[in-house]
Amino acid sequence: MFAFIKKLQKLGTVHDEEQALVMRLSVKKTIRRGEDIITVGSTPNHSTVLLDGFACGYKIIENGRRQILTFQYPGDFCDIQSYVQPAPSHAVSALTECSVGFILHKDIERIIAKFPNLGLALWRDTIIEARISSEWLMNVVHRTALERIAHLLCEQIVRLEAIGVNSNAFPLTQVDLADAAGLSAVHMNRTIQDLRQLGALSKNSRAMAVIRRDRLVEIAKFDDRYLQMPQVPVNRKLKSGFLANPELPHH
Amino acid sequence: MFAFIKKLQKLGTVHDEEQALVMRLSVKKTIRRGEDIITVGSTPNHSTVLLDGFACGYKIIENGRRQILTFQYPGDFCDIQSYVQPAPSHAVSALTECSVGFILHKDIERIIAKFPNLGLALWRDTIIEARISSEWLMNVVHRTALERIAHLLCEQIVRLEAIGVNSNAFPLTQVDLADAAGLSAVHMNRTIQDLRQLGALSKNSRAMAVIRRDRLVEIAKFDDRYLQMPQVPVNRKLKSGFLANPELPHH
DNA sequence: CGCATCATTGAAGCCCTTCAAGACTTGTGG
DNA sequence: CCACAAGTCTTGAAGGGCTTCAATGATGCG
Repeated sequence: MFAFIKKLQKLGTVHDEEQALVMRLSVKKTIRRGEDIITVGSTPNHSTVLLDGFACGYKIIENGRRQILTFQYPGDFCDIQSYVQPAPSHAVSALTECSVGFILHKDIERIIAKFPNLGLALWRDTIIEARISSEWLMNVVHRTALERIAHLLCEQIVRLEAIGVNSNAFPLTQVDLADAAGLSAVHMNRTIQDLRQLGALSKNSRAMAVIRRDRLVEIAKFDDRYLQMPQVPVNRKLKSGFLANPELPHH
Repeated sequence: MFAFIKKLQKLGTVHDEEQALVMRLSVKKTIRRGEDIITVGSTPNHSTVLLDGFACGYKIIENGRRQILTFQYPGDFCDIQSYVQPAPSHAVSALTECSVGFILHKDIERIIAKFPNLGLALWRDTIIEARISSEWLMNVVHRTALERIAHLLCEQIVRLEAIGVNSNAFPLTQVDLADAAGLSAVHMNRTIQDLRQLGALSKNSRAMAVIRRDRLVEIAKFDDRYLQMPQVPVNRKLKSGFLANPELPHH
């Protein structure tokens, strides 16, 4: 819940807007690791907010292999897109035990109508997601396995820091990371060992633990600008009704 | 210009909204093949619409190689993102001679305030772009060169058809395609020859010409749903009073 | 304690890249 | 109008990063 507010603040909202959204957040639900939070084919009348835990957006390809498209952390919308585009284009699955909340689309619409800036903030959020997606494309095409994994880890570190998670240990399996990086689990494992050898990851723990972040940044030639919210200008004075979705049924 | 209106219609706008935007479209400019339409580092106070010609969004990586992130066709916004997020994250370059028009951000804002649906339509557009981006990621990671190129071509065919371009010849060089597919130009060339052998592309012309579209679809296992605008519900008549004040007070 | 999940290791092979060079096409200036 | 340059397409050969298959350790949970 706190992470959600923090995220909204980063997107440039003001207190009243955050409150309005949070008050509409209902039906918290717990989802076990490995289960789906969003499934394709559904046409929800609400959007889902990840309140606690880690999740990932993914697609399954014909041959059954999984490609992870996004990592999602507390505060992130799992499917804000569904407010604008009815059918989700990919599923979302819980990487750890997750708790989520729901906001009805019509409530989002009401709140945006009242606080036009909020619509802009949510739009902004979908654009950040798109930029991450582009960066992943660059990752997969142009970076070696070593750089790629380092880059992926750097990105997660920055995103986790942004929500106040400063643990250096990732609760992700090597398979999860491999599916995100577009590598085989075998090669992921070998490259992680290289990163350990290079002093970036801990040699002791079996899980992944970053011990030298600067090494990772160096290896990945990581530039975090694509993640940064650009200087959000002073909230524009927007008319009410801006970005409202009048297509949603009222009653 | 016509393509622009057509695109807006696909996004679910109504006549008045399209007119309002088009009337604000100013300063047509012609850009020669190979030159930049959008550069990173700029902070434009307008968004750019591609009126004629083909363009591409791209990034240059440290080693100087280019990754094409999007293809853009007449009617597409080159940088609608810059309305919401000031700094462009990638450059846009003209693949053929292009003509473009500009709309001031403050005009977009005025028009959206008047026609809330339009804001939603533009938001929708950025989401479609993001979906294409995700599909390219799937492309690069999970499909062989043959499938990948076939998929890329199918996507372009569908998008071109949507704006009424039915020519089967692509004005793109093999290098352009290679930079989009994340392949070397050499391998792109060899794979194109395979596609010719398979009867999908013409053997006669030096340029690329699709002669059997079904073959391409089959090879790529192409499913165009990610490109489709979901059933945009019929625009509802706005409730009177939904907009507090239809006049447009502005700075 | 036993079983499922995850991590690790070895070996073989392939798809694609890189380098290098030649052929064809286009357009530009003398 | 031709010559030359620049760009594009094509082909060959060598090599490497990654995948796949397969099997063996570790870890943790009911």
